[in-house]
Amino acid sequence: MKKTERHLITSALPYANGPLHIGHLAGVYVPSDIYTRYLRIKGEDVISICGSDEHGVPITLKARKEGVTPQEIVDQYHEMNKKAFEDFGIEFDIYSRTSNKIHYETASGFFKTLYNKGKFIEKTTEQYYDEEAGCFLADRYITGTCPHCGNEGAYGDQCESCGTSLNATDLINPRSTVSGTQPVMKETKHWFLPLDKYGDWLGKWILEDHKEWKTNVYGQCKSWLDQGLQPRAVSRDLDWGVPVPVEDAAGKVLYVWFDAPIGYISATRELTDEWEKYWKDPGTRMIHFIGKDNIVFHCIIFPVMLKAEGSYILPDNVPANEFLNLENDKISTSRNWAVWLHEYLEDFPGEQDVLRYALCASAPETKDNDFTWKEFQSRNNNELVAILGNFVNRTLILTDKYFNGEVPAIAGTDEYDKKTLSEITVLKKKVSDSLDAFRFREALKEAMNLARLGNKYLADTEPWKVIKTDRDRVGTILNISLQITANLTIILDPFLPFSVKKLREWLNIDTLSWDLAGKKDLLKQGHRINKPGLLFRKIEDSEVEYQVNKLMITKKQNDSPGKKIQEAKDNINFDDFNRLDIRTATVIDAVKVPKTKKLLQLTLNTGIDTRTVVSGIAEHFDPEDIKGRQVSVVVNLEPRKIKGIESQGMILMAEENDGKLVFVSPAEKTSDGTVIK
RNA sequence: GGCGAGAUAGCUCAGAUGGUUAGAGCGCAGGAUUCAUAAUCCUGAGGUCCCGGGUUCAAUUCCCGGUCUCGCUACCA
Repeated sequence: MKKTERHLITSALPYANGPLHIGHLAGVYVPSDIYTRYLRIKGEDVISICGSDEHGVPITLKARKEGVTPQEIVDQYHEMNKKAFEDFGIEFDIYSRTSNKIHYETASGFFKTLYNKGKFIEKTTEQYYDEEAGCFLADRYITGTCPHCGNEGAYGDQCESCGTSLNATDLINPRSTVSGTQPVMKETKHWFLPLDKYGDWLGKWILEDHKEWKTNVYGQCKSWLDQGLQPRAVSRDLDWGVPVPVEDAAGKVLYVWFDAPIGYISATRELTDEWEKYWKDPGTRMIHFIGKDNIVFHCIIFPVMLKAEGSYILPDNVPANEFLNLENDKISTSRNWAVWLHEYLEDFPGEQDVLRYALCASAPETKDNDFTWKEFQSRNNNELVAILGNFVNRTLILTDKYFNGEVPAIAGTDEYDKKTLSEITVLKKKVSDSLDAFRFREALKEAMNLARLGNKYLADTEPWKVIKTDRDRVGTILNISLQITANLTIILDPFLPFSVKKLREWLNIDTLSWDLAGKKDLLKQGHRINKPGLLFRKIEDSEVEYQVNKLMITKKQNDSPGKKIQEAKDNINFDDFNRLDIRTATVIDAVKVPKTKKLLQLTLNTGIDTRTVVSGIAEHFDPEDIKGRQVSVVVNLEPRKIKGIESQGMILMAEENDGKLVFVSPAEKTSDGTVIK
């Protein structure tokens, strides 16, 4: 077993096309920050790395839509997210970005090394290029005439009419759907990372050597490995990203998934000249904190990249979390269904720890979890205020009241005192063990048990009664209570950094290292403590209602058809319209298409004939319920094979913003085959 | 449909390489208490451990099948 000399903690690079929300925090950044702070207070050599992931197509699309450059988009969100992390107390040693120079150098260099070592497969293909838009076109962005059936509207990947799958180069008279112009053929070369060659190695490394990985991670990896890996392109035809650093690669950039994890390396280089120590010395223990959507990149692809390069170490563990839901619904940036970090920081100033606590206490460690404002409130009021804040408050107030803010002497301990004190060490060990195993929920619970221990100790020893008869005994009791409080500043430090800082100021002490936790004399007799305040305040119902209300408004907006109406499409002429043949028809039979989730096979009486239509509505309608129903159907649409069934037409449906489907039917029953115009 | 993960107290979750009474926190009920932000402390009620089979002396735990939830994936003319 190698010896751990230092730790390299990475947290998934957030994509710089939107603000951060509680899902990001609970899944990745709160755990990674807790872990990093834990290692720090233990005195370990540790660096925590993160930054913005700023390349990739979604950012270019967003930029185009807003009429700005991609750089402007990423500048905006990089600054915003960087600040939000800082304000929230996520202590990265560096929060870098993939659009800066050092990343370009690092990523290029990494690519070149693999290139020179012959680790890539090169494939040159001819692809259509849109000269007006200045980009290569993916197959589905090209239409033209099908060489088999003469259909003029065939797509570059498939002809709807005859169902044959095509290459874009097969099309006669091709058109770009981006600009409408005729694309030209251009040679384009791409590089592939042959993951398949690493299957055996990965199998041993993960399935045999890392059985300790979380079951969700291990299972996902096993699934990928069992299915067999395929070579993956590492380059793309795009003008936003790190240019491919070889000749003949104009207009090509590194594919984001290749580019982004290298961002960890670039960020480390930016941070320290000694970066190689962290990335190449086997004494380094590297941990990737990610969400479950990132498992394949961090457990399969990035390790293959590092292995292929040859001089890098591999991750020791990849503690991926599941997803966090919000008030019973999936968090969604586009639907604005989220608690945004920057908004929380405004609504709850100075209360970072409350959110940190709530997110850690119900983190989606083993399965998706639900965040509700009600739970947030009760975590705060019943746990932070009532257990932790209250214990600290009682201890400090009593010390102030009976001993004028001076740590009293121990006048002799009885069995119960000793048992209570020894319990501190037991709890410390439990917290350590849980954190070492990335079980943050459990660790937090054990840490809170120290405050519970304190409350129980006070309740059992009753200093407010004893003070009438035995002042020395009260001194002992409060000394012990104060030692527990001092221990809390250590054990809770990784979880609640802001509150612990306050607590240290009240106790008039510096940061104490983890090793000291469990000691009974952290505060010496005669040490003066400062006037305390309240560690946490109660969160009122009205505040929770306000937040829930905010979400309800979002929900209403999402549901209301008035908002987010799609813009009208370009005008067509009457002839265009006239070419459509829409009829009323009755559903005679409906069955689910086997082996699919969404597809129903409908048999329709269209008046003209009886025909089969396949429709993607199985998630919304029960086959039995729609039999006999009258619908509107486009009867002259080119037939298309779906899952081997020929679909002869299309049922008209109205789709709400939330995806709900409604049949478009005649308001009164008509005979089948009636023309709709 | 394929693959992965999950299903245990009202809620959020632990847990057992199979073995007498299945645990914790919150919530709830009763009691004690007043130093404390009506906080705390004690006691208690609450569970066919998703369903059906199988293996076994014994299954909630292992195996097989099914149902439901989440994610990835295919299908949505």
